[in-house]
Amino acid sequence: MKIGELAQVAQCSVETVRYYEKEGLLPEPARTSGNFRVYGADHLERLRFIRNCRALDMSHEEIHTLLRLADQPADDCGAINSVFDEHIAHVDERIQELVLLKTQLSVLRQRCETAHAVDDCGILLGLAAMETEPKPPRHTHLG
Amino acid sequence: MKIGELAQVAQCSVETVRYYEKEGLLPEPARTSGNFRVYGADHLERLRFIRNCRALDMSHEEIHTLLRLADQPADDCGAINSVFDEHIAHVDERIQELVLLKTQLSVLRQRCETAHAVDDCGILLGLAAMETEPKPPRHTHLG
DNA sequence: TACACAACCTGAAGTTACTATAGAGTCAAA
DNA sequence: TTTGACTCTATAGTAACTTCAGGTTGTGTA
Repeated sequence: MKIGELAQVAQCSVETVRYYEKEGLLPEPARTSGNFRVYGADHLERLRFIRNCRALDMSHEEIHTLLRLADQPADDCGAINSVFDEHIAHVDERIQELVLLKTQLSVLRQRCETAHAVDDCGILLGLAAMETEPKPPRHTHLG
Repeated sequence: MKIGELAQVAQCSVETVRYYEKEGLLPEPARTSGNFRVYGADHLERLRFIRNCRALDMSHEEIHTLLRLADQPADDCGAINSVFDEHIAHVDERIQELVLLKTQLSVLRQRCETAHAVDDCGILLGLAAMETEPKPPRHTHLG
């Protein structure tokens, strides 16, 4: 199949497929005489795998690692479990961050229940008064 | 004060201050005869405001909007409340997404309790079998 | 057979909020 | 006067794509 069909089946854009190839996530496919990319079932399987990992918010680096590990079928899968556990930890960390954020935002929001003059808006006053503290170092690629 | 001191007091880097100026978040300050930027208390206040908004994961666009609104002190602050409410909704949406993600990841993780051969790893098998569905449209800049 | 039009090609630039680097100028103290 | 800290501008890099420009290939129809 050609790139358009592959992309459609895998639920992504044609540009994304070409991008994955350039990134080394997808192997370069054969070409027609007219220089069109031709894909087989193995390409589709790999692309699906990548898209599923992306749907789980894994980074390209994590996916690269998983693919390299998956390409050694006889090896012990402990390393795979580790990648996974670390990713779960990333997600968890980000959830904690966001829950804390939401608390801070809600507290601020309560400082202005009704619309009135801007220069007396509790939210703005609160934003001006907050004590900025340096952000703790992040361990995740999740924004 | 010069840029180094401003940055230190506001807990950010010198480069970030210059970047905010280029982005139009911070007004251009006066310069010394030697072309060094000179800041006053008003700049510090504004920079602090920006940093506090960033600590709450607001985007530059949201901050721009807030600053424009804050610069009309006589106006009604309903618009400010709206920006805030939308931002809280963004955070909430992202939390929901991540909690769902974590569930999916945990389910997958349980498919491989102990290390064994890669080609029989429940995680990999699960990743290959997942049904990719198109991502629902996002309403947030939060990654 | 001719032509329109969809699908494909490459390469480069844009997105966000910075960070990092290069290479040069300014200023205060020793 | 020289050292060293600080500042300046301009440019490139980050992640994971998306968008665009400008050109080629393949197909359906008149």
